[in-house]
Amino acid sequence: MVTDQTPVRRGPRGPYAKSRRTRQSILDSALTVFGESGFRSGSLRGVAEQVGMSEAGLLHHFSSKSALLAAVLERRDEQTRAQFGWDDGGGRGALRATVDLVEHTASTPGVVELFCTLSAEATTPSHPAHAWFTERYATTTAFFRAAFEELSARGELREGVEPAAASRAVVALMDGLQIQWLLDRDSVDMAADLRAHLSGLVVGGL
Amino acid sequence: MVTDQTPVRRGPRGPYAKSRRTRQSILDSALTVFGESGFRSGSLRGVAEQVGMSEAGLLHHFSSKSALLAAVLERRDEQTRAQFGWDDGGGRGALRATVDLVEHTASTPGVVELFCTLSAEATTPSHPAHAWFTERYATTTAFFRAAFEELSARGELREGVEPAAASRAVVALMDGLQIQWLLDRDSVDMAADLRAHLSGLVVGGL
DNA sequence: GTCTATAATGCGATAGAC
DNA sequence: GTCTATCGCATTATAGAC
Repeated sequence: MVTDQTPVRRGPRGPYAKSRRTRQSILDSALTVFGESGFRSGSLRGVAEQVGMSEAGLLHHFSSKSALLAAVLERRDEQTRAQFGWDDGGGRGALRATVDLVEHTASTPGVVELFCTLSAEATTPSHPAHAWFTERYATTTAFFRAAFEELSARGELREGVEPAAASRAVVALMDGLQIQWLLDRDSVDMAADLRAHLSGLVVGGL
Repeated sequence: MVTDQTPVRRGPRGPYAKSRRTRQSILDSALTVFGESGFRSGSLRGVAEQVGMSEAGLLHHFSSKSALLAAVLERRDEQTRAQFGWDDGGGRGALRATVDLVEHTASTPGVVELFCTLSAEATTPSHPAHAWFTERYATTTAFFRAAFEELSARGELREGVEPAAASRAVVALMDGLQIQWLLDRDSVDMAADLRAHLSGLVVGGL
């Protein structure tokens, strides 16, 4: 994947403070634009317009469209990682934290739209974010597999539930629910449906 | 959604036989091109190139890019409907037929890619296929809800499984598995994972 | 750090000849 | 029914002024 140089000094009062603030607002706009139109159809022009600067000005901060996408994805993952305590509470805790995350997710439709559109269009190997998504899915399913294996070892997994298959299913369920939710936000409750699914897998429910 | 006039006489030996054959090959190519790049990024130029004619020639048969997409979607649904006996065997039969369909689906990655990319990008209301997908999801979840309700009435649904939520989950699972399968076809078996999920919902398994 | 200007390409769609 | 030619517009990216 294409990368972009970032200033070494990152503090809000460092020598690149202004530049950093500009980068942030570019990333915000990129999230919106790519979220609405996907990466391929979303245009740098649209991002520049929304952030209130020229395309050339934008390209001073991110050397190419792909570099901008990479930065958006990386920032989003950092934020998510920082926000949730994945490591607390063992397998059951991990599943509960996931439900919380999905619940929180419903407050940022733009982000959901971005990841939804992007993960679909990035299935093609030639897509600039293909490698990123491949690795992300591997990491995520491995995380859930570990959680289910932990539950299984304690005898808290329902009979017949296979950790690897169940982990793929959980990830798939979240992805698929996002589509239905985006199509009709009023009649789909992603967190509730996920919780119901998980409760069916764990002895005694979630 | 934008529509396109089709000749009234549709038989292979009718007066429009040649035109009909041309239309078919255009639809085939469109399926491939839109499948690889999505609708927004796939180009009429690419479709025309693959079918071996000019853009203008293509636009003689389908008056716009959206009209072409509409025709592709409609034809695909016709084919699917014709191929599977959804109405046989009650609720359990419907679920089994779905597993068969998914198994069959794995032999046409291009089609999977098209629907995957398209259903994601069509979540935006301004997309030409938005209405089509909205209705399609409503129909599909209603179908599964009916199947689960039938099973529930016979006491064959596992305790705690709610038909409406379960139907959303089944559709979501299929969509999500498609993404993972497209990313890594060797390590994901969509039909097997779906069967495992469904077996967990029905008393005595599928 | 941001701008204008521009290059080079690709797009969907139309007009009109054959 | 298919073509060539073309319009008008959007796109990513670069060069160079300020």
